[in-house]
Amino acid sequence: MYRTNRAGELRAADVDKTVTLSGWVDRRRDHGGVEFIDLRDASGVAQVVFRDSEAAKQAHELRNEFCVQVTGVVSRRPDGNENPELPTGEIEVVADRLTVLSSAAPLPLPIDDKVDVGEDVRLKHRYLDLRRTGPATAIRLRSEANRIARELLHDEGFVEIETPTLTRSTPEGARDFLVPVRLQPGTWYALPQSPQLFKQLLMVAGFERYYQIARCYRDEDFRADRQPEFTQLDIEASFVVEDDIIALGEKVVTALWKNLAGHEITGAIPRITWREAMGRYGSDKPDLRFGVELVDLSSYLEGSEFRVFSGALAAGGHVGAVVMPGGASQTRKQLDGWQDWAKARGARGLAYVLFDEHTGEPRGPVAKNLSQAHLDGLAAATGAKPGDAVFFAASADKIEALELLGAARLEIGRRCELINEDEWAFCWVVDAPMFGKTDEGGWTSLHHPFTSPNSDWAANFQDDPGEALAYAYDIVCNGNEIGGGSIRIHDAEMQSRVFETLGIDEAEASEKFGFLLEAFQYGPPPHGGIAFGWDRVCTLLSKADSIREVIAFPKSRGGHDPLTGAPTTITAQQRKEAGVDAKPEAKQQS
RNA sequence: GGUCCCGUGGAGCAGCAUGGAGUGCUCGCCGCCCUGUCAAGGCGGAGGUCGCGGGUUCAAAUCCCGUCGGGACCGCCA
Repeated sequence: MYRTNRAGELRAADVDKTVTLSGWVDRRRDHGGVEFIDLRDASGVAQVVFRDSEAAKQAHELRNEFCVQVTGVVSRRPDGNENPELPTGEIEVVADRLTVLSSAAPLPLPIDDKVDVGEDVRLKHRYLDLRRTGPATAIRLRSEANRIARELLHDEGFVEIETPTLTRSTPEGARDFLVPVRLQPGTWYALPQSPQLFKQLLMVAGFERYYQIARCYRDEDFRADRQPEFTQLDIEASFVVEDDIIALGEKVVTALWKNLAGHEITGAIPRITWREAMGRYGSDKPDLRFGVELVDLSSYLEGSEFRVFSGALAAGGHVGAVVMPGGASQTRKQLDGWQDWAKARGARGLAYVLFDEHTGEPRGPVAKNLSQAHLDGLAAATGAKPGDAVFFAASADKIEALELLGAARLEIGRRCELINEDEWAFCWVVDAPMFGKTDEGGWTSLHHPFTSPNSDWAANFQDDPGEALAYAYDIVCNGNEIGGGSIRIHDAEMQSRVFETLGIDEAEASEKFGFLLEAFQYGPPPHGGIAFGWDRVCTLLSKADSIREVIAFPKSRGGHDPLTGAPTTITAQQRKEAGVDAKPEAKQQS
């Protein structure tokens, strides 16, 4: 037996008990005759004292992170020596036996939550990083999130089903990770980008309610909130409409935030349509923790002789603005900084007008290009007050202009410190468009090709694909998309009209997802679902800056695992066996 | 594919603008002292190709070019 108690759980009530503890040397304090060891295990830390014994001499040899076992008597600390900072601060273990279970080399990083360490070092020695309370807490929180979701969905009658991770490419749009197949040289599995098709098949199979904490893979570039392998809480249900899934999603989010963030979500989470989100916030995942809404100036500036505006409007585009409170006091350098900021985003620049702090007079380079009438009404049209700055975006592509303003809005929120970091602001973004324009002028699914049009567009979405709306919904928290889903198409005729609109002919449809279409010949139930970006949810709940904090062994840029060194090259023998270079025998694609 | 930031003993940083001896700080490490500390304290010590390569210069951590590695963002990606 390695221990009788857990170190962090000892209390005054345990005084006089003889206990054995096992754990790590969190810190040693050597006083030349008395040795203090903070012994740490997963439960916490307890102080161990060695005095006047053979064990004390042994304890002198201990170093940080040695793994040790001690036996001693729990004692009340001498008066005045209690440590109110520690849950175990009233007691200490007066030890008479010490066993070194294993020693530790000098550490490559301090096991200390008070010290910042570079992420590369942390990840290379992640097993030591995770001995620290902060990083370990994020991983434990994730475990709790899993438990809460499982319990809730179990209570709601959902069945947890694992779907394959060796499969064929699903039509999600991202690049696939591919796995060579030894038994059929020259053929490849794809790792799933999501269990999308399988969960729909499970609806055809009659489970009615499915969920899975599913690992997904996408071979795209990194971000602070993106890893090549990530996890979704994936949910699908039959005989549901949009409101049913939204209600379920709210239950999940409410339970998570109540238990893990101490935040009570009261009432229904507000819904905003996709178009409204774009128009007011320039984003399909608006951060509602602050105001500063966009203004549509397209009609107000009608007839403007300023080329930038008139050009955009003549092309049927959009001119909009966003107000930066107090922005007129910015230095020339700061205003130039905005131009660089806009250019980094692919825009030509960011036109602005400043309203004088005292007189309210509009000034700045763009002001000279506007007519007196347009200038006179500008403050009223934008809601700008004296001392504010107004940024403009104009583009023939309305979405492009709105997204630039939306990005500017977020930047204003940051620079003006308008965001309360302790706040949680949720919303559903609903009524997403079914289709988006491709660079080639065709249409592509904004969600995926099985997303159902809403009832208004069910019959005629193909006539005006750019305007058609879907039963598709995203849930957004503080400007992060944490989940999204849709009601699926269960009607073959409607599905073929979607394929037609997407320019997918029957042969291609049957090649890509014939198995799903075939399944749908056998009485598919109406169904829909949602998938939560589980890593993002856990990142938010743990208030972390990066998704990597809630992943035990994350990858760094380029898909490199700093700990194992993966990916690696393979031997010629492995290459041959895997059939990487083999030409497929005449078959496949059916 | 693009833009930007970072790289200095084991960890974290300063030094760089305005070139002048590997200079400094905090922690860790090694040794000695110390019987009530809890981020213990005191004294002493070791540890460096300033990521790498090239260039400018009498002289480069410092300036220039390239490259590698890490990070943030855009493109891409639900």
